[in-house]
Amino acid sequence: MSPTRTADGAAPGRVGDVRRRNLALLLDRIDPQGQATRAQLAAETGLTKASVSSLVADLLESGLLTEAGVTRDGERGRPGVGLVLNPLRGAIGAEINVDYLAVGVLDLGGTLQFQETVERHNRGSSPGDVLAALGVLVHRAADAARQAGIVLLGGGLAVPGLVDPDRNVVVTAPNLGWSAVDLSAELAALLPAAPFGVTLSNEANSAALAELWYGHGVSFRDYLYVSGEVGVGGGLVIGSELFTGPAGHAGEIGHVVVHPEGPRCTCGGHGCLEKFAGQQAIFSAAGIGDDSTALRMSHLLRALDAGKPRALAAVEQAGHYLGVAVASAARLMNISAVVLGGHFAALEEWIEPALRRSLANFAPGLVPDGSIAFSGLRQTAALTGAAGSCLRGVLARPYELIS
Amino acid sequence: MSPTRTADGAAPGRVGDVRRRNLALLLDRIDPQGQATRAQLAAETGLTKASVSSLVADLLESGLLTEAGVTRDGERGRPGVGLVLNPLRGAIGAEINVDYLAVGVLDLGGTLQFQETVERHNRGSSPGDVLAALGVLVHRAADAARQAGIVLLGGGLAVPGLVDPDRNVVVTAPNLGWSAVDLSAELAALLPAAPFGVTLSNEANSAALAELWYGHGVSFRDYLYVSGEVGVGGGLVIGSELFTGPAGHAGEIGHVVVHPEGPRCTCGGHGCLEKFAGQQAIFSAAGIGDDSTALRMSHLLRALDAGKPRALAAVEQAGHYLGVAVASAARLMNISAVVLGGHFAALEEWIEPALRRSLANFAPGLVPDGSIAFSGLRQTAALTGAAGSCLRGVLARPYELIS
DNA sequence: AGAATTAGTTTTCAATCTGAACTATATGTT
DNA sequence: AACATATAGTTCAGATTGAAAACTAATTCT
Repeated sequence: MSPTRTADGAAPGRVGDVRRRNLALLLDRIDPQGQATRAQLAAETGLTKASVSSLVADLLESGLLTEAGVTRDGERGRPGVGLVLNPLRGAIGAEINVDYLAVGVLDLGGTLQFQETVERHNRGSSPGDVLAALGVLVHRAADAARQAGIVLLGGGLAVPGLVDPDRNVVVTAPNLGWSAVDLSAELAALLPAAPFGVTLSNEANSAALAELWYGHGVSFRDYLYVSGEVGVGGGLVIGSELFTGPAGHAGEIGHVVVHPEGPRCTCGGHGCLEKFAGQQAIFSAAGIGDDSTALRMSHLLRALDAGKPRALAAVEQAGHYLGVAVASAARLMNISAVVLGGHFAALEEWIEPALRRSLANFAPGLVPDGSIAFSGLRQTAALTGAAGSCLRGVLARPYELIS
Repeated sequence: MSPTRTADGAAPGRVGDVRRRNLALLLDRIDPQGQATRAQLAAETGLTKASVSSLVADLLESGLLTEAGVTRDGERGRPGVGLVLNPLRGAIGAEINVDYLAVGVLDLGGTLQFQETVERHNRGSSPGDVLAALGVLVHRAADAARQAGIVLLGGGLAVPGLVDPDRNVVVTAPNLGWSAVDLSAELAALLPAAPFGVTLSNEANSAALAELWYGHGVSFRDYLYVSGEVGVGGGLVIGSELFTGPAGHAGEIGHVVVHPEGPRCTCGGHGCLEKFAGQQAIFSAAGIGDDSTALRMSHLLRALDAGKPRALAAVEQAGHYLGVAVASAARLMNISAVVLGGHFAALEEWIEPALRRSLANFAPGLVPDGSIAFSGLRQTAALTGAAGSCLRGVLARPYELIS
């Protein structure tokens, strides 16, 4: 990464690093929706007006920032010039999941400018085939961006499995049947011209980040995001940052042990949360047959609406054990909020009371009622997070676009 | 902390920050036991020899570094001058626990130069009384340090409870009967002359850090330290750093839910690990009466040696549930090693097989057998970690001693 | 019209690292 | 013993950067 990097990862500080840091600092202080003037930035960051002017000049040249004209606020004195994150810069977000592919274009202002989802059964498909199909969608999205005048800086791809983002490898994706798949070449080919390339991420982690930047993150700085898909995944946000753990796989709440005498799990363990709160577990406890996922979910919702005891008990059980796992997570990682996505969000009405009771029983006082939230991003969560990660990366390393 | 710090914690980069960073970088590259020359440091850090010379001059002036004379390595060329962390700089480490007080002096070379433990029943004692008693010990240790020519730069105090290190407040210490105790004045009075003051920390966290710097940290960069005292505490080390979580209370493995139908715990929850693997739980499951802690532990060890089934079963159960909690922690935080201290270290021989079996059952493959370690630091772990934290803080902010 | 106020720029200066040339001190070779 | 070679460490000019202060620019208030 850094030009002079020694074996142990220690990089010496150079005079130029100061400017790099300050460039990123300024971008961090500009609200994606709003605007700021040089004088405001100087006051907020503690830099002098002279320095801010110089830094802003570089950022304007990079194309990340644009001037939005004079801001008349009615106050006395010369009005400042509004600076905004350039809405004509963006990134592609993509998601591969078990039964669909999804792609979108997110701009620096935080708006999803284009979005497309297609059904496709990827379980067992070869990575090459899936990425070829995805490539068509990405191409279409890139064309749409070009038409809208948006310059793409990079992209992100979310997959339902453990990934090694540094090496672009899907370590395992059990629900796709993939393991040790190196996607370096495919990712590079998706957006060959984009300066920041396409990065790989875990679907639950990306959804957690989307929630942080474009969802409940406005009220929570620290939370556990729990994604209910075919499996139960998780993403841990601490101090408004994703906590990935030493090898990048933290947050895997689906395999927390919630009952030591519970059934064996596909992961090799016993009594994992996924065996009590995964889609499979809920559907079979509710006595719902094996149609497609979408059909089964609507069956379940109808049964719940009708007050069928077996369905109610199935969701009650899922909420109960979800509470056990969240209680343990709250203790271990000192988090005090949860955001639920995927099928948990669809079941909000029925699962929330059970989860509350369970949390009150296992970790009283740790997760207040107001800190249980349900994701409103639904289908676009993962791709929004993947694209957002790319854009945040750009804002954190703006100097790569300068000089 | 920083001179110009804005509300949101964003600090602008200044030219001088580069030097601060590089001063700390150099100190980080000098092994506490060994020595390095300016040329080696230049090669390792990527800084030029000119910069290293200039930085080292400042560090020599600060007293943190000393020249250890010419190093003759038999190679051709002018020999370098060895640089060592000054062993005549140190910090006080102290621990308040339920039935003892302990104090020691740790020098920059990593040697515990002086150590004293006195029995004292602190449960229910007022914080003022306990700190007065501790003050006597600290005074004695400071005198010993002065006699040995060691200049004390600061200190650390570890207590068995939740603390707020920034505000010097013990939030709760159930086993001492303390809550919301502000120790600012008492801590400042302990070492009035030390430039880095005395800081407060949690006992399990300090022990985890001692393990990192002076114990199994040489082989593990990421692990969960589990401290078995009257309660079961934990400290989480990720990437060779303590992970404290959003409010500083991460790692509380004692209250992870290991059995959802388990008994009620003092924390208000149910089925917590502490109810299966805490000292109380083990002693009563083993059928050992209520003498002093030390006596009961020797009873237990004798019973185990004699192969008494009830004692063996009690420890087996503790190991089993410890495994459940560690399995969940491994999933949630992606850790792959555990270090056990306190009574778990004393019971190593009997608890390790049970823990192994449990981990193989609940998280196969995640914590390899070679990654289960037992602390060898025993009684001095917490105070060593507290003093070490202070010294690491000095090495990270050497510029506070310069100019 | 002029004073007051705020935004932004220009200029000078100090801090700091780099790079190249230099001095210092050892070992190896003849 | 003299000289070559190699490595350690210092000195000094040059480039980059932010701070500070003086300056210009554009607006509102009186």
